[in-house]
Amino acid sequence: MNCPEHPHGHSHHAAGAGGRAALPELADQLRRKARKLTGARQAIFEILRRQLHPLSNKEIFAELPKGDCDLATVYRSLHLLEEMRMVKRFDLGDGIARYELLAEGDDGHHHHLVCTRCTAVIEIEECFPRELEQNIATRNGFTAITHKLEFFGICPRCQ
Amino acid sequence: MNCPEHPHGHSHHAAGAGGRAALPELADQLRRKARKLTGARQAIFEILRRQLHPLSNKEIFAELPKGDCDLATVYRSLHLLEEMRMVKRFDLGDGIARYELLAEGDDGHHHHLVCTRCTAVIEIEECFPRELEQNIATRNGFTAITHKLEFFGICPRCQ
DNA sequence: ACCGTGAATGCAAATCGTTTGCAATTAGCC
DNA sequence: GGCTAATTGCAAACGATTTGCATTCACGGT
Ligand SMILES: [Mn+2]
Ligand SMILES: [Mn+2]
Ligand SMILES: [Zn+2]
Ligand SMILES: [Zn+2]
Repeated sequence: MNCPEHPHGHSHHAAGAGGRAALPELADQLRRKARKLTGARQAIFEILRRQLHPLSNKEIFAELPKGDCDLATVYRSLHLLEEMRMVKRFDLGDGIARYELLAEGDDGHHHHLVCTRCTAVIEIEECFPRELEQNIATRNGFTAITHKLEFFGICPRCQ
Repeated sequence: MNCPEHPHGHSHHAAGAGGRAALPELADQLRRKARKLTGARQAIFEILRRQLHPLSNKEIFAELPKGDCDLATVYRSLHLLEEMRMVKRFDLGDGIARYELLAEGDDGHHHHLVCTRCTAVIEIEECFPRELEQNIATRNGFTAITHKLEFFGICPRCQ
Protein backbone atom coordinates (compact mmCIF):
# COMPACT_ATOMS: atom_id res chain seq x y z
CA MET A 1 0.00 0.00 0.00
CA ASN A 2 1.64 3.17 -1.14
CA CYS A 3 -1.27 5.16 -2.47
CA PRO A 4 -0.49 8.75 -1.62
CA GLU A 5 -4.09 9.40 -0.73
CA HIS A 6 -4.10 6.80 2.03
CA PRO A 7 -1.47 8.02 4.44
CA HIS A 8 -2.73 5.83 7.25
CA GLY A 9 -2.22 2.78 5.17
CA HIS A 10 -5.30 0.84 6.11
CA SER A 11 -6.48 -1.48 3.43
CA HIS A 12 -10.21 -1.02 2.89
CA HIS A 13 -10.29 -4.05 0.70
CA ALA A 14 -9.93 -6.83 3.25
CA ALA A 15 -12.33 -9.68 2.54
CA GLY A 16 -15.73 -9.63 4.21
CA ALA A 17 -16.44 -6.80 6.61
CA GLY A 18 -12.89 -6.56 7.88
CA GLY A 19 -12.11 -3.01 8.89
CA ARG A 20 -15.60 -1.79 8.21
CA ALA A 21 -17.70 -0.08 10.81
CA ALA A 22 -20.00 -2.25 12.91
CA LEU A 23 -23.55 -1.67 14.17
CA PRO A 24 -22.56 -0.02 17.42
CA GLU A 25 -20.80 2.69 15.48
CA LEU A 26 -23.88 3.29 13.39
CA ALA A 27 -25.92 3.61 16.57
CA ASP A 28 -23.38 6.04 18.01
CA GLN A 29 -23.23 8.23 14.95
CA LEU A 30 -26.99 8.35 14.73
CA ARG A 31 -27.52 9.23 18.38
CA ARG A 32 -24.92 11.95 18.04
CA LYS A 33 -27.04 13.64 15.40
CA ALA A 34 -30.42 12.96 16.99
CA ARG A 35 -31.31 10.54 14.23
CA LYS A 36 -33.06 7.26 14.85
CA LEU A 37 -31.73 3.76 14.60
CA THR A 38 -34.47 2.16 12.52
CA GLY A 39 -34.85 -1.34 11.21
CA ALA A 40 -34.40 -0.23 7.64
CA ARG A 41 -31.15 1.54 8.44
CA GLN A 42 -29.76 -1.45 10.29
CA ALA A 43 -30.70 -3.78 7.46
CA ILE A 44 -29.15 -1.53 4.82
CA PHE A 45 -26.05 -1.12 6.92
CA GLU A 46 -25.67 -4.87 7.30
CA ILE A 47 -26.03 -5.41 3.57
CA LEU A 48 -23.28 -2.90 2.88
CA ARG A 49 -21.14 -4.47 5.56
CA ARG A 50 -21.12 -7.81 3.75
CA GLN A 51 -20.22 -6.27 0.40
CA LEU A 52 -16.74 -5.81 -1.01
CA HIS A 53 -17.86 -3.74 -3.95
CA PRO A 54 -20.10 -0.74 -4.35
CA LEU A 55 -23.85 -1.40 -4.45
CA SER A 56 -26.56 0.64 -6.10
CA ASN A 57 -29.75 1.66 -4.36
CA LYS A 58 -31.67 -0.85 -6.37
CA GLU A 59 -29.24 -3.63 -5.56
CA ILE A 60 -29.48 -2.86 -1.88
CA PHE A 61 -33.24 -2.74 -2.15
CA ALA A 62 -33.21 -6.15 -3.82
CA GLU A 63 -31.12 -7.64 -1.02
CA LEU A 64 -33.55 -6.37 1.56
CA PRO A 65 -36.14 -8.86 2.86
CA LYS A 66 -38.99 -8.02 0.55
CA GLY A 67 -41.41 -5.45 1.82
CA ASP A 68 -38.91 -4.51 4.51
CA CYS A 69 -38.80 -0.95 3.32
CA ASP A 70 -39.50 1.30 0.40
CA LEU A 71 -36.98 2.15 -2.31
CA ALA A 72 -37.32 5.81 -1.37
CA THR A 73 -36.18 4.89 2.12
CA VAL A 74 -33.10 3.22 0.69
CA TYR A 75 -32.26 6.42 -1.17
CA ARG A 76 -32.84 8.49 1.94
CA SER A 77 -30.80 6.16 4.12
CA LEU A 78 -27.84 6.30 1.79
CA HIS A 79 -27.95 10.07 1.69
CA LEU A 80 -27.88 10.06 5.45
CA LEU A 81 -25.02 7.57 5.63
CA GLU A 82 -23.10 9.62 3.10
CA GLU A 83 -23.65 12.81 5.05
CA MET A 84 -22.43 10.97 8.16
CA ARG A 85 -19.39 9.84 6.15
CA MET A 86 -20.10 6.21 6.73
CA VAL A 87 -20.41 5.40 3.04
CA LYS A 88 -18.74 6.71 -0.08
CA ARG A 89 -20.51 7.19 -3.37
CA PHE A 90 -19.03 6.00 -6.65
CA ASP A 91 -20.02 6.26 -10.27
CA LEU A 92 -18.69 3.33 -12.24
CA GLY A 93 -19.38 4.96 -15.56
CA ASP A 94 -23.05 4.20 -16.00
CA GLY A 95 -24.38 7.19 -14.12
CA ILE A 96 -25.84 5.03 -11.36
CA ALA A 97 -24.85 5.88 -7.79
CA ARG A 98 -23.15 3.04 -5.92
CA TYR A 99 -22.07 2.99 -2.31
CA GLU A 100 -19.40 1.34 -0.23
CA LEU A 101 -19.25 1.25 3.53
CA LEU A 102 -16.24 3.06 4.96
CA ALA A 103 -13.95 2.08 7.78
CA GLU A 104 -13.96 4.64 10.55
CA GLY A 105 -11.61 7.51 9.75
CA ASP A 106 -11.11 6.34 6.17
CA ASP A 107 -12.18 8.83 3.52
CA GLY A 108 -12.65 5.92 1.17
CA HIS A 109 -10.76 7.40 -1.75
CA HIS A 110 -9.90 4.60 -4.15
CA HIS A 111 -10.67 3.30 -7.61
CA HIS A 112 -12.12 0.35 -9.51
CA LEU A 113 -11.54 -1.76 -12.55
CA VAL A 114 -14.79 -2.58 -14.30
CA CYS A 115 -15.42 -5.17 -16.99
CA THR A 116 -17.35 -3.50 -19.78
CA ARG A 117 -18.86 -6.81 -20.82
CA CYS A 118 -20.10 -8.36 -17.57
CA THR A 119 -19.76 -5.39 -15.19
CA ALA A 120 -17.53 -7.35 -12.79
CA VAL A 121 -15.77 -4.97 -10.41
CA ILE A 122 -12.27 -5.19 -8.97
CA GLU A 123 -10.95 -2.97 -6.22
CA ILE A 124 -7.80 -1.09 -7.19
CA GLU A 125 -5.02 0.10 -4.90
CA GLU A 126 -3.25 2.36 -7.35
CA CYS A 127 -4.03 6.04 -7.28
CA PHE A 128 -3.14 8.99 -9.46
CA PRO A 129 0.40 10.05 -8.48
CA ARG A 130 0.27 12.72 -5.85
CA GLU A 131 2.98 14.94 -7.29
CA LEU A 132 1.42 14.92 -10.74
CA GLU A 133 -1.83 15.99 -9.15
CA GLN A 134 -0.03 18.65 -7.19
CA ASN A 135 1.47 19.97 -10.42
CA ILE A 136 -1.98 20.29 -11.89
CA ALA A 137 -3.28 22.11 -8.85
CA THR A 138 -0.36 24.52 -8.68
CA ARG A 139 -0.17 25.26 -12.36
CA ASN A 140 -3.84 26.20 -12.40
CA GLY A 141 -4.04 27.84 -9.00
CA PHE A 142 -6.60 25.35 -7.74
CA THR A 143 -6.95 24.29 -4.13
CA ALA A 144 -8.65 21.33 -2.47
CA ILE A 145 -7.96 19.25 -5.52
CA THR A 146 -9.01 15.63 -5.81
CA HIS A 147 -9.99 13.26 -8.57
CA LYS A 148 -12.34 10.57 -9.72
CA LEU A 149 -10.71 7.70 -11.59
CA GLU A 150 -12.11 4.40 -12.80
CA PHE A 151 -10.60 1.80 -15.09
CA PHE A 152 -12.43 -0.17 -17.75
CA GLY A 153 -11.49 -3.25 -19.70
CA ILE A 154 -12.44 -6.81 -20.49
CA CYS A 155 -12.05 -9.33 -17.72
CA PRO A 156 -10.43 -12.76 -18.21
CA ARG A 157 -13.76 -14.60 -18.26
CA CYS A 158 -15.24 -12.33 -20.90
CA GLN A 159 -12.31 -12.30 -23.32
CA MET B 1 3.23 16.71 -24.42
CA ASN B 2 4.24 13.37 -23.03
CA CYS B 3 0.94 11.77 -22.22
CA PRO B 4 1.38 8.08 -22.95
CA GLU B 5 -2.06 7.87 -24.43
CA HIS B 6 -1.27 10.40 -27.10
CA PRO B 7 1.57 8.87 -29.05
CA HIS B 8 1.06 11.13 -32.02
CA GLY B 9 1.56 14.14 -29.88
CA HIS B 10 -1.04 16.41 -31.36
CA SER B 11 -2.37 18.87 -28.91
CA HIS B 12 -6.13 18.87 -28.96
CA HIS B 13 -6.20 21.91 -26.79
CA ALA B 14 -5.11 24.58 -29.20
CA ALA B 15 -7.18 27.72 -28.91
CA GLY B 16 -10.24 28.12 -31.12
CA ALA B 17 -10.92 25.39 -33.61
CA GLY B 18 -7.26 24.65 -34.28
CA GLY B 19 -6.77 21.01 -35.13
CA ARG B 20 -10.46 20.25 -35.07
CA ALA B 21 -12.26 18.79 -38.01
CA ALA B 22 -13.88 21.20 -40.45
CA LEU B 23 -17.19 21.06 -42.33
CA PRO B 24 -15.88 19.25 -45.39
CA GLU B 25 -14.81 16.37 -43.18
CA LEU B 26 -18.26 16.18 -41.66
CA ALA B 27 -19.74 16.09 -45.15
CA ASP B 28 -17.32 13.34 -46.15
CA GLN B 29 -17.96 11.18 -43.12
CA LEU B 30 -21.69 11.54 -43.57
CA ARG B 31 -21.67 10.69 -47.26
CA ARG B 32 -19.53 7.67 -46.51
CA LYS B 33 -22.27 6.29 -44.30
CA ALA B 34 -25.18 7.37 -46.46
CA ARG B 35 -26.28 9.89 -43.87
CA LYS B 36 -27.49 13.35 -44.74
CA LEU B 37 -25.80 16.67 -44.21
CA THR B 38 -28.62 18.62 -42.65
CA GLY B 39 -28.77 22.17 -41.38
CA ALA B 40 -29.10 21.04 -37.81
CA ARG B 41 -26.01 18.88 -38.05
CA GLN B 42 -23.96 21.66 -39.59
CA ALA B 43 -25.07 24.12 -36.94
CA ILE B 44 -24.30 21.73 -34.10
CA PHE B 45 -20.96 20.92 -35.64
CA GLU B 46 -20.06 24.59 -35.91
CA ILE B 47 -20.99 25.22 -32.30
CA LEU B 48 -18.74 22.40 -31.16
CA ARG B 49 -15.99 23.67 -33.41
CA ARG B 50 -15.87 27.00 -31.62
CA GLN B 51 -15.76 25.42 -28.20
CA LEU B 52 -12.65 24.54 -26.21
CA HIS B 53 -14.48 22.65 -23.51
CA PRO B 54 -17.13 19.95 -23.52
CA LEU B 55 -20.72 21.07 -24.05
CA SER B 56 -23.92 19.40 -22.92
CA ASN B 57 -26.86 18.76 -25.20
CA LYS B 58 -28.78 21.52 -23.51
CA GLU B 59 -25.91 23.97 -23.87
CA ILE B 60 -25.61 23.18 -27.55
CA PHE B 61 -29.35 23.53 -27.93
CA ALA B 62 -29.19 26.94 -26.25
CA GLU B 63 -26.47 28.13 -28.64
CA LEU B 64 -28.57 27.12 -31.61
CA PRO B 65 -30.58 29.89 -33.30
CA LYS B 66 -33.86 29.42 -31.50
CA GLY B 67 -36.32 27.16 -33.23
CA ASP B 68 -33.54 25.89 -35.45
CA CYS B 69 -34.05 22.37 -34.31
CA ASP B 70 -35.52 20.24 -31.58
CA LEU B 71 -33.64 19.15 -28.48
CA ALA B 72 -34.24 15.54 -29.48
CA THR B 73 -32.43 16.26 -32.71
CA VAL B 74 -29.46 17.56 -30.76
CA TYR B 75 -29.34 14.31 -28.81
CA ARG B 76 -29.64 12.26 -31.98
CA SER B 77 -26.98 14.30 -33.75
CA LEU B 78 -24.49 13.82 -30.95
CA HIS B 79 -25.10 10.11 -30.90
CA LEU B 80 -24.38 10.05 -34.59
CA LEU B 81 -21.25 12.17 -34.25
CA GLU B 82 -20.06 9.95 -31.45
CA GLU B 83 -20.65 6.82 -33.50
CA MET B 84 -18.70 8.44 -36.32
CA ARG B 85 -15.94 9.21 -33.80
CA MET B 86 -16.08 12.90 -34.49
CA VAL B 87 -16.92 13.80 -30.90
CA LYS B 88 -15.99 12.34 -27.55
CA ARG B 89 -18.35 12.11 -24.62
CA PHE B 90 -17.29 13.16 -21.12
CA ASP B 91 -18.93 13.06 -17.74
CA LEU B 92 -17.60 15.84 -15.55
CA GLY B 93 -19.05 14.37 -12.40
CA ASP B 94 -22.63 15.59 -12.59
CA GLY B 95 -24.00 12.77 -14.69
CA ILE B 96 -24.66 15.03 -17.66
CA ALA B 97 -23.18 14.03 -21.01
CA ARG B 98 -20.85 16.59 -22.52
CA TYR B 99 -19.16 16.47 -25.90
CA GLU B 100 -15.99 17.74 -27.48
CA LEU B 101 -15.18 17.77 -31.15
CA LEU B 102 -12.22 15.58 -32.06
CA ALA B 103 -9.36 16.24 -34.41
CA GLU B 104 -9.21 13.68 -37.18
CA GLY B 105 -7.44 10.54 -36.02
CA ASP B 106 -7.41 11.68 -32.40
CA ASP B 107 -9.24 9.38 -30.01
CA GLY B 108 -9.72 12.37 -27.76
CA HIS B 109 -8.56 10.68 -24.58
CA HIS B 110 -7.78 13.38 -22.04
CA HIS B 111 -8.96 14.83 -18.75
CA HIS B 112 -10.34 17.95 -17.10
CA LEU B 113 -10.03 20.01 -13.99
CA VAL B 114 -13.40 21.24 -12.81
CA CYS B 115 -14.15 23.92 -10.24
CA THR B 116 -16.73 22.54 -7.85
CA ARG B 117 -17.96 26.02 -7.05
CA CYS B 118 -18.40 27.67 -10.45
CA THR B 119 -18.05 24.65 -12.78
CA ALA B 120 -15.21 26.29 -14.72
CA VAL B 121 -13.40 23.68 -16.79
CA ILE B 122 -9.70 23.44 -17.61
CA GLU B 123 -8.22 21.04 -20.13
CA ILE B 124 -5.53 18.81 -18.64
CA GLU B 125 -2.58 17.25 -20.43
CA GLU B 126 -1.56 14.80 -17.74
CA CYS B 127 -2.76 11.26 -17.99
CA PHE B 128 -2.66 8.25 -15.70
CA PRO B 129 0.83 6.75 -16.08
CA ARG B 130 0.83 4.09 -18.70
CA GLU B 131 2.95 1.56 -16.86
CA LEU B 132 0.84 1.82 -13.73
CA GLU B 133 -2.20 1.14 -15.86
CA GLN B 134 -0.44 -1.76 -17.51
CA ASN B 135 0.32 -3.22 -14.10
CA ILE B 136 -3.34 -3.09 -13.23
CA ALA B 137 -4.33 -4.76 -16.49
CA THR B 138 -1.75 -7.51 -16.18
CA ARG B 139 -2.30 -8.25 -12.53
CA ASN B 140 -6.01 -8.72 -13.14
CA GLY B 141 -5.83 -10.37 -16.53
CA PHE B 142 -7.79 -7.58 -18.18
CA THR B 143 -7.40 -6.51 -21.81
CA ALA B 144 -8.40 -3.39 -23.69
CA ILE B 145 -7.97 -1.37 -20.53
CA THR B 146 -8.58 2.35 -20.38
CA HIS B 147 -9.72 4.86 -17.79
CA LYS B 148 -11.88 7.84 -17.03
CA LEU B 149 -10.25 10.50 -14.89
CA GLU B 150 -11.40 13.95 -13.90
CA PHE B 151 -9.98 16.38 -11.36
CA PHE B 152 -11.99 18.58 -9.03
CA GLY B 153 -11.02 21.55 -6.92
CA ILE B 154 -11.62 25.21 -6.27
CA CYS B 155 -10.44 27.63 -8.90
CA PRO B 156 -8.51 30.82 -8.11
CA ARG B 157 -11.51 33.07 -8.62
CA CYS B 158 -13.71 31.03 -6.29
CA GLN B 159 -11.28 30.69 -3.42
C1' DA C 1 -35.80 20.37 -62.61
C1' DC C 2 -38.26 16.14 -60.87
C1' DC C 3 -38.87 11.60 -58.40
C1' DG C 4 -38.54 8.07 -55.25
C1' DT C 5 -36.91 6.58 -51.09
C1' DG C 6 -34.63 6.12 -47.02
C1' DA C 7 -32.95 9.34 -43.64
C1' DA C 8 -34.08 12.98 -40.48
C1' DT C 9 -37.16 15.76 -37.83
C1' DG C 10 -40.77 17.64 -34.51
C1' DC C 11 -43.61 16.50 -31.12
C1' DA C 12 -45.29 14.12 -27.43
C1' DA C 13 -45.09 10.27 -24.65
C1' DA C 14 -42.16 7.01 -22.36
C1' DT C 15 -38.12 5.67 -19.63
C1' DC C 16 -34.97 5.56 -15.77
C1' DG C 17 -32.70 6.95 -11.75
C1' DT C 18 -33.66 9.92 -8.27
C1' DT C 19 -36.19 13.32 -5.31
C1' DT C 20 -40.05 15.17 -2.81
C1' DG C 21 -44.76 16.37 -0.59
C1' DC C 22 -47.65 14.70 2.66
C1' DA C 23 -50.22 12.11 5.83
C1' DA C 24 -49.51 8.19 8.83
C1' DT C 25 -46.17 5.80 11.80
C1' DT C 26 -42.43 5.23 15.11
C1' DA C 27 -38.02 5.71 17.95
C1' DG C 28 -36.03 8.03 21.67
C1' DC C 29 -36.51 10.76 25.70
C1' DC C 30 -39.23 12.32 29.80
C1' DG D 1 -47.31 5.52 28.82
C1' DG D 2 -47.02 9.90 26.33
C1' DC D 3 -44.88 13.66 23.55
C1' DT D 4 -42.59 15.13 19.53
C1' DA D 5 -39.49 15.26 16.03
C1' DA D 6 -37.73 11.93 12.92
C1' DT D 7 -38.96 8.44 9.66
C1' DT D 8 -41.67 6.00 6.41
C1' DG D 9 -44.74 4.53 2.41
C1' DC D 10 -46.87 6.02 -1.37
C1' DA D 11 -47.51 8.44 -5.32
C1' DA D 12 -46.39 12.27 -7.91
C1' DA D 13 -42.65 15.18 -9.60
C1' DC D 14 -38.12 15.47 -11.48
C1' DG D 15 -34.41 16.06 -15.12
C1' DA D 16 -31.78 13.88 -18.52
C1' DT D 17 -32.35 11.03 -22.17
C1' DT D 18 -34.79 7.97 -25.47
C1' DT D 19 -38.36 6.57 -28.54
C1' DG D 20 -42.75 5.94 -31.60
C1' DC D 21 -44.80 7.85 -35.26
C1' DA D 22 -46.48 10.73 -38.78
C1' DT D 23 -44.41 14.30 -41.61
C1' DT D 24 -40.65 16.47 -44.06
C1' DC D 25 -36.35 16.49 -46.37
C1' DA D 26 -31.75 15.44 -48.63
C1' DC D 27 -29.72 13.45 -52.39
C1' DG D 28 -28.64 9.95 -55.98
C1' DG D 29 -30.70 8.75 -60.17
C1' DT D 30 -33.75 10.35 -63.87
MN1 LIG E 1 -14.34 -0.05 -3.88
MN1 LIG F 1 -11.51 18.55 -23.01
ZN1 LIG G 1 -6.98 8.31 -6.42
ZN1 LIG H 1 -5.77 9.37 -19.32
